[in-house]
Formats: sequence, C-alpha cells, structure tokens
Amino acid sequence: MGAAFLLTQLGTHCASKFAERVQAIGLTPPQVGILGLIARAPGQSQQSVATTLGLLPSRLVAFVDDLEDQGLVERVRSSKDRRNYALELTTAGKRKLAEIGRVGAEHEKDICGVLSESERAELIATLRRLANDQGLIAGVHPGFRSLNRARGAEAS
Amino acid sequence: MGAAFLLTQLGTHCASKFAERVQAIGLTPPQVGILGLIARAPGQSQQSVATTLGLLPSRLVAFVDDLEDQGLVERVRSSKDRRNYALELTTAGKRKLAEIGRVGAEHEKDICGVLSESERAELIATLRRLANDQGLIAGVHPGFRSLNRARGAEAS
DNA sequence: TATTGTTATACTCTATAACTATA
DNA sequence: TATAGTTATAGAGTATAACAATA
Repeated sequence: MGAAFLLTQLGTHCASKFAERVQAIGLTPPQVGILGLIARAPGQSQQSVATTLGLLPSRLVAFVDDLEDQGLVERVRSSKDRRNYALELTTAGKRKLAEIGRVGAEHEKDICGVLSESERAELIATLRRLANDQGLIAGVHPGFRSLNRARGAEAS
Repeated sequence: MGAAFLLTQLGTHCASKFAERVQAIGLTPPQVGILGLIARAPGQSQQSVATTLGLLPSRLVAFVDDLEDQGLVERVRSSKDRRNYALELTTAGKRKLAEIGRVGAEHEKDICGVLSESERAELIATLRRLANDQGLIAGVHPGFRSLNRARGAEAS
C-alpha cells in the first residue's frame, strides 16, 4: 500500500469527519471556506470568492443566501460599482468563525492524537512539501469543483 | 494549517489524479476496487463485494455490467446456491489488473517524487499509524458510501 | 458589448423501493 | 419468509444557460 493511496484514504476520512463537525454548528464545508475567505479579505465580491474556491457563481449564491439567512454574512451594495456586492462578516459571523477555529482544533486533535508533537510537526512539513510540489494553494481546498468521480480505490 | 487539513487537501488531489489515470484505461475508481477485490478472493458473490466496498448492490450491478461488457469479469452461476453469482477475473481481467498496478506505480511516483526513499517510507509508516488509529481498513477506500457532502475547507 | 449576480433548466449521480428467482 | 441480484423510480447535487441590472 503506497503513500498515495493512504493519502486518498485518510484524506477522504478527514474530509468526512470535518464535515460532520461543521454540520453540528449549522455549516457545510464550502460555507466554512467562504467565511474564512471573507475574513481574510473583507469586502470581496461574490465573483472573487467563487473564483478562489473554484465554485460556480450559481452555486455560491445559494451558500451565501443561507449564510445571510443565518445572519453571519452581509451583502453590501458597492457604491462605486453597483453591479457587485461587498461581502462582510457580521458580529455573529465573527463569533461563528471563532467557533470554527475550535472545531478545527478538535478535529486536528482527533486525527493526530496518536502522534507526538514533533512527529506531527514533521508530518506537516512533509505534507506541505508534497502539496507545494503538486501546485496546491495553501488553505484552499481543491475539492469543490466537478470532481465527483474523483475517488480512488487501491491499485493492487 | 494543520495536518488534518493538509491530509484532506492532498487526499482529494490524489483521488482526482488517480481517477484521471484509470479513466485513461477505461475504468472508474470503484471498478478498480472491484477488480482488486475479486483478484484477492475469486468466486465472491456481488453481495460480498458490495458490502466490503460499502457500495449499494444496485450500484454494483452497473459497474459489474460494464466490467463484463469489457470482458474483464465473468459472472458464473453458483451450482450450490443458484441465487448468487461467483465473480471471476478473465485472462483480460488479469492483464488489466497488471496494468492498474503500473498506473498505480506511476501515480505513486508522481505524488512522492520529491521525497527520498527513506522519507517516503517514514511517511507511509506515519500515515499507516493514523489510518489504524481511525479504524480504516487496509486497502479499502472509505469514500464510496454517501459522503458527497464530506469535503472540507480550511477552518481558519 | 461586457460583467455581476441571479434564476431556470437540464443532467448526472446516488439512494430507495419494488420485482424475480431461488432457497 | 428470507436472500441475491436486478430494475425502476425518485431524489439530491451539480452544471449549463438564459436573464435583469449595471457598467
């Protein structure tokens, strides 16, 4: 069993576990990505967020609708270019983001509990090398775009 | 960025890359899993394969249909219990399995190319520890069952 | 004419449930 | 009555394309 298959296996498992955790606080993984992106660069347009996450604009609308219904995000019409919205986090949105951080920390602990702190650091360093080599963008999940068929099974 | 998120990110990427490679030889990832399972234990029933892979029986039928059309798998009626089939690999199926092995090796090389052999071995050992700790079954992909929503985005 | 956001529609994938044949 | 395999149907999730408003 090679490293690539183990990565697929563990990656799928991690994604699934994380999805369960954020579902418990009323969010989907893409919404977590959206909230994080707005926090990093407030005032972004929906187009900008969609492009970064590799989400179709039409899908983003529904996610942002829900976030707005939950009172976590605000759509503010830009006065300069009234075609686009500036996305902002509300106070509740910032609180939710902190909550996501706690959930993420629990998740990390769940997954890496068997490792010592130095082992975990070494694993992170190795994974980061692989991710860089593959051209993956730090902090941006590659799985939101049309990759439904993209699940692997062991080769041999 | 924690190890859990990196695993999700890399895992999704690996799954996607592997899916592309097997598609080039006319297979989907679940079919690769099915072929491998039949190779390990020839004569299994479809029910058995479906249970192991976490696939619904109704989904399995279509996959096996296609494998049979490609001449890779044979459905042989069991003479003892004529309700179930014994799944067998044809000669072409065994050849295809060897091909899958080569594709898997290329895939491993693509993903781990930047690592030295000892680094790769250490990574495999660490990942195996994590997988065991999480209760994952060696060689069986956890992503075939109703986990569509199970994709993660970075927490913070 | 091009772009942002939106809605409407179509399509794919997956799950549920009904059906047959054997036991 | 229960089980293996199959088929039919319905549902969820996603992509494509048309639309209104603004530039």
